Amino acid sequence: MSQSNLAAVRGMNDVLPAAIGAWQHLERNARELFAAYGFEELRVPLVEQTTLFKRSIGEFTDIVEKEMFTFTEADGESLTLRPEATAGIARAAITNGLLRGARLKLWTSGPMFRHERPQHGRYRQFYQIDVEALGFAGPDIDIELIAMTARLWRLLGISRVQLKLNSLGTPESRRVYREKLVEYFTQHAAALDADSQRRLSGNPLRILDSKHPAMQAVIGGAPLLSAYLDAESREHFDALCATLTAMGIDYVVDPRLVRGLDYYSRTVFEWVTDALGSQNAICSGGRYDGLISQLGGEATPAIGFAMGVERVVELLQQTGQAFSRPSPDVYVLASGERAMRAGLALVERLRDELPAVVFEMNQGGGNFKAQFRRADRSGARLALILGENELERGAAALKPLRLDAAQAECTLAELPARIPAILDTL
RNA sequence: GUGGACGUAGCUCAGCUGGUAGAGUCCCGGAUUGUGAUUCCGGCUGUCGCGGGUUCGAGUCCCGUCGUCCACCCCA
Repeated sequence: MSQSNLAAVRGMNDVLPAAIGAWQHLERNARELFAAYGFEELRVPLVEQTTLFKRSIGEFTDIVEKEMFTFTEADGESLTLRPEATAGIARAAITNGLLRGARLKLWTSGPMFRHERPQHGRYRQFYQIDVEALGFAGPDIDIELIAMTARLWRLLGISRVQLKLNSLGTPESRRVYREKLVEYFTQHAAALDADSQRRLSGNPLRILDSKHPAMQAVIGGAPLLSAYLDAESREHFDALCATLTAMGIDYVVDPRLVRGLDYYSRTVFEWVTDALGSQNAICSGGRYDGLISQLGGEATPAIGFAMGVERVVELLQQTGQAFSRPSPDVYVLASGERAMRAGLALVERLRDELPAVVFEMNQGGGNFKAQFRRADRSGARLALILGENELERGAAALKPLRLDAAQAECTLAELPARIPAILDTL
């Protein structure tokens, strides 16, 4: 990097043309799949009032406590770059009057912002594809969302993934469990690391998915949330599991999967992979039955998930599939300025007459050697050569580039017929 | 936010215990003054991440800083 004073902001990356094919492949597959399942796209702002995220994600979560990009407007209003999409979508549904008992199947995508220490697969500006179903109590919609993501992995050829499931129950049953958990961990406080001791008062459930090796024994002995589930949540979760099994969708129940956002209730799930290092969650979500009423909308059960685009793109790249820019069919060479100008007009006419054929016109001059080299590298099957001599006679030359075949000459008027005919033989 | 490793041409990297930088590749030109592989010949690009210090002299040692990577943490 020769200009160190000119740098991208830490944790915010450029997606270069070499990678964009994989991004578009994922985006196209997701868009078509969601449409097939009856989901509609919406787009919401990147910026919301800070209070929206505090109220929805939770005051005592890591995201709100230390990871938000927040700034103050001239009038004193506090605004925040969205750290996730669900809050904004819930807000949009309420403020646009979309609810009224309606059932909404929505998706969106775009950048999210969290002020974390960057790591492979974890960035300060990162992209999510986000799906939300509002007005559905489940568990049928839970199953459909999970089946849809499983189908997406199949479409993309991604196989190193595993589905983890849990139920967090209702807020009431979780409160009971939380008390038991605090009681247990308080008795074993000496065995907790500093992070976990801090969480004991704020967010004790988060202690459960600590990776600290020395704490695995204490965590293993902790009471399980599943023992405190209320009857309805139990029934909901059992139905979910039974149907997934019947559908042949593999999963593991992870009783210690708790998720980091306060608004989750009942079903939570997470697709993880062992191919990306420690940032191993590629898609996760859950029910948030209480969120919309908590924000002031009419009580609406809901479920959603978010997919980490950079992470899924990397899995896609690991499959070895090629997503390069498609090669043109015909690369057009021209010698000299007159031929170049005539060529530009000619190629526009050919594009009109042969809309299915992709032409790439040589740009930037160069002798024939250089132009043929570019033609070769473009991957085109056929070169259309516009030379001064041929143009004098109203003719042009066509040369196959991918196999050993003779170069042929024809009149300009014959080109619209000859080009597709030759391409068919290549 | 905590701990650790790393940072030399566009890319991949070499540079021993300090003596002001090199290879391959890429790109461009020529051999072939109008024809893409290969080969051969020639050419271009570096504030050695940045700033400061030690030294006669720093890519090399020290400090700071920025960035990347790994683990924790967090999570998509």
